[in-house]
Order: sequence, then C-alpha cells, then structure tokens
Amino acid sequence: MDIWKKFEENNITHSAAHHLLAILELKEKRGYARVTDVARELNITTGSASINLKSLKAKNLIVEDDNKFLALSDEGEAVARAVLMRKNILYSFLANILKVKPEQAEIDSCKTEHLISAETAKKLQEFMERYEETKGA
Amino acid sequence: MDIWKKFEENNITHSAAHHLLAILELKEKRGYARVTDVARELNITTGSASINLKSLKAKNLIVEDDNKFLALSDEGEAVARAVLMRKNILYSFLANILKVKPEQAEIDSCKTEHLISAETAKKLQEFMERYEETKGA
DNA sequence: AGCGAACGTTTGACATACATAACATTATTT
DNA sequence: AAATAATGTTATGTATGTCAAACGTTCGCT
Repeated sequence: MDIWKKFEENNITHSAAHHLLAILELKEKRGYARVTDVARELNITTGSASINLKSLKAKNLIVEDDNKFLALSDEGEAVARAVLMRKNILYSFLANILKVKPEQAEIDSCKTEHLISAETAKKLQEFMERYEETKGA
Repeated sequence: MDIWKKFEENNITHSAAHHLLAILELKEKRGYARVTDVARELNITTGSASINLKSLKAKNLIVEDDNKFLALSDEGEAVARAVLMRKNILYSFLANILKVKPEQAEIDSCKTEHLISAETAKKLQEFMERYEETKGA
C-alpha cells in the first residue's frame, strides 16, 4: 500500500547522508571535523550546518567532544559507509557498464545512493562481478 | 561543484510526479480526474491534494475545466510519460535482470524514477536490449 | 589586557510537502 | 425545498532544509 510514499520513509535523507559523508571525509583527510568544516565541505552556511548536525546528534549518528569536535558514532559510520558503498557500485555500473558520461554518472549515483535498497545494491554488485567475468579479462 | 545539491535541482519532485501519474492513470482508467480522485488515488487528504495540485496548475502541468475536472497539459503529459517510462525501465532491470524481489524492485524503481537522467535511462534501455539479445531467446 | 577574527547557535524568513479541521459550495436524495 | 452528502478551498500546524543576520563565546595576536 502506497509504495510511492516510501520515498519519505528512508532511514536517512539525502542531506543527512551528505553531512555524515562530509564528516567521514574530513576525518580521513584532515583528522577532525567541526561545524564550520562541514559547512565549508557542503557549501552551506554554518547556521544550516549547525541545525542539521544537531538533529543528527539527537539521532546518535554523530557525537561531539567537549571541544565541539565532531565524530561519527558507530551507527553513523555504518550508515555513511553503506551510502558510500552504494554510490560506488552505482557509479561503477553507470560509468563502466552503461558508459554514461562520468559527470552524469556522478550526479545520478549521488542522487540515488541513499535510496536503493540493500537487496538491490547487493544484487547489482553481484551482477557486475559476473559481468566482468563473462566479459573476460 | 556541489553535485550533492543537484538532488534538489529536479524538474519535478517525487510528490509532484505522482500527482501527475495519478491524473494520467485516472483519466485512462475512469475517464476523469478531480481533486478528490487524486487524493484518494494517492491516499492523501483533499486539502493536501488541493494545495499540491494548485502549484502544478501554476506550472502549467495541469489544466482545469470550468467543472474543476483536471487534465494534464501537453507538457504535463510529457513529464508523466517520461517518469512512467523510466520507472518501467528501472523496474524491468531490477526485477528481470538483477532478480530483485518484485516488491522491492517496485519500491526502488518508484523512489528513483524521477531522479535518473535521460542519458542514464536511455543507456539502461539499450543495455537491456543488447542483454536480452545476447541471452538469445 | 584588549581587539578582532573565527566559531557556533539562534532567530526570522522562505519553500516544499504533508496533516487536521473548519468552512463554502455544489450535488443528490427524499 | 430542505436535509444530507460530496467536493473543494483555506486556515493552522508539523517537519525538513535552506538563507541571512544578529548574537555570544573563544581563540590568537599584538
């Protein structure tokens, strides 16, 4: 019933996913992530980032130390890595198999990375493995 | 720059797409579509439908006759049919090629139908045609 | 110590998209 | 014609997500 409404029923919104990804990337790239860093990374104002990150803290996806440095919780990191993996699978399928132009493949995989189900992601990956094999090195 | 922000930059929102699809379906199935019919089809209140449809009228995707019967404009129909086509391509790829469970394929294709680019849709379709051929009837 | 920059939060505004509920209008039914 | 039902619109409220601008705190430099 009401399959179309499931669009709203995501564990995570597109915006939230990218806040988590920003922290993941910042931590790996620079070792730390603050509100300002996330805002710069996402090219939004610190006001927006502050509010958005607050709700992610409330959901226990992000933790903050006494110096206001941000980190992903275990759950947050799991979510971020899952999204990242899906995006990579999608991008790879679009760019390498369908031969969609890199720029467009980037956009399309970014738009859908947080929306596809675990089942679809898994089956797409398996499909690509078989496909590469068949194509034969 | 800011590829992740392109999520918002769609011609049409998920919600709007389904309002158009509802009208398309109602017209084909019953010959007419009013605010109430759309609300029932989408399982939202008539209040919400009224407001949502108003903005689609403002964008000239929907026209209304003097009896408040709704129809898609040429542009609205083009948008609706494009979305429908993408959904069918996606569903077919997920269900028939990846063997994603029908229920899940339905959900995933519905979530992404309005997000994938024309290029990706076209190339996915071509890929499937080649794939079916290769599989050879 | 004090000044200014950087940082973070809060406020108020806007846009989308949903809900309820009250209200007006139009149709049906007796 | 009057009562009831169906239809449609218009508040009002919620939630997300953006902005700009004001505010306070904290940090660094002189």
